[in-house]
Amino acid sequence: MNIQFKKGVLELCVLSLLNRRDFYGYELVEHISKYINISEGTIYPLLRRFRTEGYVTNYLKESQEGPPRKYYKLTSTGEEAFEELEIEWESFIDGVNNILRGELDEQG
Amino acid sequence: MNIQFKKGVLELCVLSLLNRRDFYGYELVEHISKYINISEGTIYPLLRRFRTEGYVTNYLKESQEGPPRKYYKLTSTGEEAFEELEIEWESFIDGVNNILRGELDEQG
DNA sequence: ATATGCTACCTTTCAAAGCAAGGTACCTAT
DNA sequence: ATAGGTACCTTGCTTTGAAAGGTAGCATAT
Repeated sequence: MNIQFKKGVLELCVLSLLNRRDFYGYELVEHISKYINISEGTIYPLLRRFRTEGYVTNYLKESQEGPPRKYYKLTSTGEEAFEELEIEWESFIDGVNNILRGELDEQG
Repeated sequence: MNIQFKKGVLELCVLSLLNRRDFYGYELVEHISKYINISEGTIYPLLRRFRTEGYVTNYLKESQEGPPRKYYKLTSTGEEAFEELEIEWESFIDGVNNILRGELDEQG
């Protein structure tokens, strides 16, 4: 899988998931990995960034299957960021599709 | 426009354009800029990379409107790279859409 | 008891690629 | 000669994902 494609999109994916319900970090990796190759070393720094930017808050919850889980909850700031990013993504994809499928001028 | 989205995709865009006809660098910037924000400082190093990897060859052509233009022509290696990248792109987009629109498990 | 394996957290170091800014030079029109 | 558009290019910076490594809880098997 092309690493570069992921740049910036993982942010959108994580925000989109958190917009639907709370996740803990490891769970995000598991879920996203079903569709896109991703490693923990990517997700944790990203979540840290989100926290710094006020997009998420944290709470701990114990688990029977291992150590306590650190859940991430989207803030209203994070929700706004998500909605903006989603719009940007869609217009970006439109742009790319125009280039990939669009007509060309005569040879210059 | 989100810079990160572009990573790797510009490569696909340029290959796609060159797959249809020859372009010179400045022309690629002009064309792609219709749909995606892009600067010359991005395109020229990318074209240089393509040349190093054997994806393109060059030829010069004079112009009445300014200095001579350096055209880029896709090689068969470049064509193969394009086709692979296009497939990767489509499956990547599918993955992203699954995450953005897909169903979630119960809260864990 | 201890070793393995899964869960779950985290950090450090590195590489890739786009950008801003800057530079060169050609040509045309004023 | 000076300005503006065309067309080429490079350097230094930033962002973000990856690989590799580390800590620790819990369960099961030896």
